[in-house]
Amino acid sequence: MGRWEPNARERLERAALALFVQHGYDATTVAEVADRAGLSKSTFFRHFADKREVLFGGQDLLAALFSDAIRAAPPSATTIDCLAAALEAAAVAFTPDRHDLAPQRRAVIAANSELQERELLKRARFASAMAGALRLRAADDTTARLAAEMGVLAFSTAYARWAAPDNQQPFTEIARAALRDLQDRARTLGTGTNVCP
Amino acid sequence: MGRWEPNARERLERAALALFVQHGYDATTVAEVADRAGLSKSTFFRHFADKREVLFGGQDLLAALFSDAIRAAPPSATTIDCLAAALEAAAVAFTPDRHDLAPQRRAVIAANSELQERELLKRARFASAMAGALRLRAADDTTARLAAEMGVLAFSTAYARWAAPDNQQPFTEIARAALRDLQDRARTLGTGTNVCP
DNA sequence: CTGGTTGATGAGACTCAGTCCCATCAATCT
DNA sequence: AGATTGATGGGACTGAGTCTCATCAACCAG
Repeated sequence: MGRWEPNARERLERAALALFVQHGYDATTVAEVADRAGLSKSTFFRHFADKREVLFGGQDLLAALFSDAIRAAPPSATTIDCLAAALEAAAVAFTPDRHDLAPQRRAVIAANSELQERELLKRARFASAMAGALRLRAADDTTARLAAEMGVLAFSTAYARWAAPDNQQPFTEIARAALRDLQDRARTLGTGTNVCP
Repeated sequence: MGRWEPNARERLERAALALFVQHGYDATTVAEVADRAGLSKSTFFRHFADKREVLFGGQDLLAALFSDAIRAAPPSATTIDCLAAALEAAAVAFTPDRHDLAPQRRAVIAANSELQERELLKRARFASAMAGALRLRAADDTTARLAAEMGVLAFSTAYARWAAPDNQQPFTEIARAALRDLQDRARTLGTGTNVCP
């Protein structure tokens, strides 16, 4: 066995998640993860830049999806429409069959601030991907950045709801609702009509 | 020399910034920083939880300022007024005499993604401090979170402008303008009247 | 079939961040 | 003077992450 076994990367991801759930992120060493995957520490670091990254594979792909979807939106689309298109495009990463591991992953991240930091970095990359794509559509810088933050916020809340263990709704619907909600609040905040005593 | 020299923490911060500017963050070891401050590695870690943290001292104070200012705002204040009050309160940390080190600090952070991660974590803490305070004023969860993101965005852009080497304007004015700008865009996004072709 | 090339892997040495424990010593109090 | 407190130094230790070199399966050219 051993060498040349396929899916090394995926095996490492599964081994890591299992051990992190069982013993905690801090108490698990990279060597143990690699061992469980039938690989060595060297190979782990060939597949992932650091220990945290093993939980965030594919997030760079998501940023590209966001960006491409905004670029591909029709010229008549409003900025909010662009965000909706981006969230729609991201849904391919959140199919029901990938739903089972999500709660575990979230629990591990929630228990460790190093991992929360990494998640924030990924979200910031989402935001700059969206902001960059919006600027290409002649949005001014401020609008692009605010809209991108709204997009990330909608994504985050939608993901949290989608990843809940008892959730059955598809990601697309949840995301649409979250974005609509945010748009309403943006109008209220923008017109300054709300008071909070 | 010697033990009991006062201001250990500040000496460490200055030593760290100087070495990071000169040799880069990665190429500087904690032992070198401690050495330059006339202290030991042990003492460094007694003052800062990790190597990154030496560049982010006082940011926890800022989160408290944001939160307190929002809580102290008059009942008639709108949500945006609350954000303005928070930014106003934060201005005490950005007096002209603290302006000289800011550009160096920003350059060091901009050159290193570990440090950017830490900065994002601090901003996320700002956001949850503001969102928490807004929720106490009976804002619904979605409004609180969106407003908090707007506040952080206004803060970030204002800080970037304030920290520019040639800037002379006080932080308060810059922040007020940034927030007003964001409010305008929020109205536009909220009413869906903008198209970006 | 043979021999060379490629590419993923393993092994081990190394640096440094971060933790822990214990000794030291100045200031303060009794 | 003697005890206490609290910031410090020193050194051992673990584990992340880097680097270099050897190994070995697959593929290819002859």
